[in-house]
Amino acid sequence: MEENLDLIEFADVIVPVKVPQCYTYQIPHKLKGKVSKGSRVIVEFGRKKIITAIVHLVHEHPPKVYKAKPILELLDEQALINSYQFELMNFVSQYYMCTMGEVVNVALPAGFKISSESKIQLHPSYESEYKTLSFSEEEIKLLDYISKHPSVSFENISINLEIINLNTLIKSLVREGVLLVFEEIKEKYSPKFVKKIKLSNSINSIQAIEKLMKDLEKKTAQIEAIQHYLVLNNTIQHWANNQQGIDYSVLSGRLNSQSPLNTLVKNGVMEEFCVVVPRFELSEETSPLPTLSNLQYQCLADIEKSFEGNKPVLLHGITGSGKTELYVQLIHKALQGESQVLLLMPEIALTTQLVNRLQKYFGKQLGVYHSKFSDNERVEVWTGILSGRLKVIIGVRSAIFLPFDNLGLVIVDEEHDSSYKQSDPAPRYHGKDVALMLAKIHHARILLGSATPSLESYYLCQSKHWDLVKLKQRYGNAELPEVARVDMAYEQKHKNVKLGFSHQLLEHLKKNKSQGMQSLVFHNRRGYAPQLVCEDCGFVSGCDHCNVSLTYHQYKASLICHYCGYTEQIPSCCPACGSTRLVTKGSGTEKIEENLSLALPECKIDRMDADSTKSKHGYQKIITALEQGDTDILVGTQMLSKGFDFAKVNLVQIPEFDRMLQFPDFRAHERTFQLISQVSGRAGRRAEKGLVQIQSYKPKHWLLDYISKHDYEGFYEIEIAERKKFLYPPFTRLISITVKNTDQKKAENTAQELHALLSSKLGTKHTLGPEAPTINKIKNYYLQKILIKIDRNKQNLSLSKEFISKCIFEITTSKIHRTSIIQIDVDPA
DNA sequence: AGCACGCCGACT
DNA sequence: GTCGGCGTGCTC
Repeated sequence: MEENLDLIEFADVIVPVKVPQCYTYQIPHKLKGKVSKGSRVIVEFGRKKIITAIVHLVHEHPPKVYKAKPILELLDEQALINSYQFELMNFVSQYYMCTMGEVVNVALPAGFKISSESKIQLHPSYESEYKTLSFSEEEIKLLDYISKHPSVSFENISINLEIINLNTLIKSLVREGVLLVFEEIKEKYSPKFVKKIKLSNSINSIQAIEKLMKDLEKKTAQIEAIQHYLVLNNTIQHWANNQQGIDYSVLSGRLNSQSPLNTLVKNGVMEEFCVVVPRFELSEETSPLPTLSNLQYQCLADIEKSFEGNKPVLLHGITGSGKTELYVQLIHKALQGESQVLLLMPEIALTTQLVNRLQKYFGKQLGVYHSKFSDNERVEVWTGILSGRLKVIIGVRSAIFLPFDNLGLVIVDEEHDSSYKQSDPAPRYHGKDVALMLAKIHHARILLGSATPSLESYYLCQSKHWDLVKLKQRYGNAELPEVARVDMAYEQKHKNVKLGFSHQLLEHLKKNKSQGMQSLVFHNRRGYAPQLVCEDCGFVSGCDHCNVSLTYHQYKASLICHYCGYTEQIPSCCPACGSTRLVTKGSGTEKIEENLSLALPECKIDRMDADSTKSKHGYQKIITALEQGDTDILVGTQMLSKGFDFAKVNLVQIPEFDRMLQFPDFRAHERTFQLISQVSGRAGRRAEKGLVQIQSYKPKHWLLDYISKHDYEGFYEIEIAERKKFLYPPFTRLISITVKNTDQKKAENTAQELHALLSSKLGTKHTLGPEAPTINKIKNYYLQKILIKIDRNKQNLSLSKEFISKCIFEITTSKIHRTSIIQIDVDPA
């Protein structure tokens, strides 16, 4: 390629900030021809901020009204983001009405972003003499610290010194020229090294070894070290092995001390070296593919036939029907066709249970991508795909942004799951819907699986946009569990209730334990109790920043706000009237756990919720305890419903069913049906038939009829009619707009004005609100909501979005409303 | 989104 | 008089 050296090149870059457009930088001479679309560059953005940006376009047109700043550094010679990814990111930015910068922020693992950190240093001319000048006590304290720790970060100082208004103090000292502030750039990702050891290249024959042994003579420790090495490395049989060496830690572990190794290295007999290793590497595949039942086999054939028609396929397979085995077969076939595969999972389902199973089949080709992984680990999955090492990715929603270049199959497991939807921050995207676009871009097959499909997906099958494949029998002929309803009004009347559990529930738990079986108790609320109430004056402990009551957490001995995380000590007396008669109202998983251990002291009870699974291996510990039979009863939130499979669980109880229907949301019925069906599906997955017990004051509720008959289709018919009647999805598309302001009045005013603008064109019938949500204040912001319904047939979606953007722009740039924050959520969950 | 600049009230 | 509050504008 010929280069015109006179032309100055420019690059339009995407900055990872909420700004609508790209920014143009000049490509310095030394980087000419090297910068291309999809590479990361380091640029100065604003006065001092140094950021990582993505090159979007390289061109020769200098900006007309300003002088472009130069690109400081190029991080990738080869594009990090390919054209498929750009297309997908563009789609997300347009469909979900957010900026490309916001999309880049979720698409790139944080490990790819360099961060600049302000470092502080004493000005050289003050180094020795600051003590003689007149500074305040605080200033001397600070200067002493900085002179002892040259180029220290702001964070470091604020942690180690207790100085109020540290920021202002530093600023004034900078102004006086006593301190210097500079930006230090650091790449976040660091590869993992392993120290290896090998024999020197001069030792390359049996004779050389024999001579060496003779030379070492009585130095037994060194001889022992070499003998261990030769065995571990298998050097004598294959001299080539020596080049790979062995792990230093493995060899030193066999010895009494490291000193013989040090001596051998010092004398040039052995050599140490380092290699970069992946942080996450699975072993070779060990298992042949699973065998399918006749029914599964038929189902697989149906799916493949549907794939031929290039439509998405919905697999409606009841719980325990063996969807995973089908996935494995499909993945295997895609791999044989040399293409990449993405298997999406909801957040919590991504547990070692499934990963272990898949790695047995796919070995080192499998990459795992999810939130409990560190930044470094995520970067390695990314580069693993780029290098071709990883072919199958199992991941959560953000895995759709990985650098696939040859995707053949996408599977969305538990497609109904609402954790596919990101609600905050922007981009508020739905992993399932973006996965559909991803498959479309790659011309890949896409399969969505669920025992309880979302109404939207099932509707798309009914209307022939997708194909439907059903798997209506459990694997190994296990039966679906029996669902029993317990009438709580009746039980209360006959004094059969103890600590929230009716007599029969407790009896079943007891019986189950005595038979060596295990039980699950589902309760969708964490903490001990949702409220702490004063019995004398009625005072309820609430959050200062949000309009909610604080949840009582016994385990952490504190009151916690579930919306902003604000935590306070449990008061010993009422903050309002001083009374000591404080009681908890309602119950969370902690209280259920406590009540059960009071009622059934012979049972070992464990709890699984967001609190008990916070640490990286917290979840695993609970699962292992259950697997090994150390737990008789597991109490938990909806985490229980996600994809686990235990042979000895044959009883599931839901003590507070009624609470689940209380949410003021058009999806409340659908959610409840899905959740209960999924939790129920954990019972009796092997030979013996399981039992589900549901306590309710309304045991005749229609929803319970369909749940107990395991009748998804029946439920669907009822619910879809409701959606049609009240203009909800799938018959309309929803866009939810939230107006936030620290001033309640201002939030209301902005929302009203925005509503007036929107409804002028979209119509008042399709522009609901504005109204304050049930929780009208979160993190000190007052909230107002507007809900827009867009008719699927009569209204053009992208035109409507354009209009909405225009309205919002008008509001946010007006003088009166500019303090309000406006957030858009397309297809809110 | 951040972040610096700039204009007004509560203090030494 | 100054410190620091927060409204306002800008980032190539």
